[in-house]
Amino acid sequence: MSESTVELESAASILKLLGDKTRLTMIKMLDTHDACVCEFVAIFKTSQPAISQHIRKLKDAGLVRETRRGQWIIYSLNKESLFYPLVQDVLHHLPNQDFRLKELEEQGLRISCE
Amino acid sequence: MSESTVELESAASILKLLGDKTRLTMIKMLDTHDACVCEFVAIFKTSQPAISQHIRKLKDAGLVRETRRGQWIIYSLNKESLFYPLVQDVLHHLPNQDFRLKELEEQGLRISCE
DNA sequence: TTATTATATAAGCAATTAATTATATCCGAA
DNA sequence: TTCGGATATAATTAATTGCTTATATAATAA
Repeated sequence: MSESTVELESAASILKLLGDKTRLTMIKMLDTHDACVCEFVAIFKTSQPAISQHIRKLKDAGLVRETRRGQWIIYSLNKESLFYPLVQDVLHHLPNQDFRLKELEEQGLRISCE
Repeated sequence: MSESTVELESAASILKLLGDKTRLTMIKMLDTHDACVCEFVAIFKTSQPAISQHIRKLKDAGLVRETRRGQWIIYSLNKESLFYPLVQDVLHHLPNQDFRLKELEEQGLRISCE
């Protein structure tokens, strides 16, 4: 058993959040780089409100934190979360997603948020 | 990174399966004891078809295997699954569920499947 | 064979989800 | 101040989900 056991019911709700391709990719990306909404919008083939709504779920669950920087809001993984150890263990099984941000940079699309 | 990385999209679908209280509990129970449908039915406050449908999803994903023993079908975790390491890492964060089978035994309800 | 028990499958339905479009808010720049 | 860009929220809708009841299948027992 892990040193940090969480309630089964709350674990299920966290896993449900991770059980979505878009959210899981976002969380995996945030594991190595903070990011703003505009970057996610550029990466995923979906609308800005769709991204915002995914982020809200992650934020409501305490998995991500936000920091406003000017007109941008930078999202990061909340390492203080009770579920951070669980999330980390899940992420370890996933392929790195850095290529997505790299592609953005090559297209010059990442400059906007800096 | 884990020694066994899986595709992000398939990981998301596995996590979605685990992101249900009933299925997550069943998987956690199966981690320590094989079980038949009738035990799950006795444990969860839901119908037999509901349990069968949960099990089918787990079976379709290759997470559990079935062995027929007389009129009973015994389910067990499929340790050969590509996702077994991921599932194990998740289960390590969950509290043991043995008490559920213990309660059944005390009520004499577990004898039926033996 | 027939009856009984365990399980699976099918059909229908209510709740939830994830998207869309439209609009609101918040901030920095002119 | 007003404008434009970044983000959030609201309302709507289509798709998915998880349950229910009813029925089918499979194995054992009488």
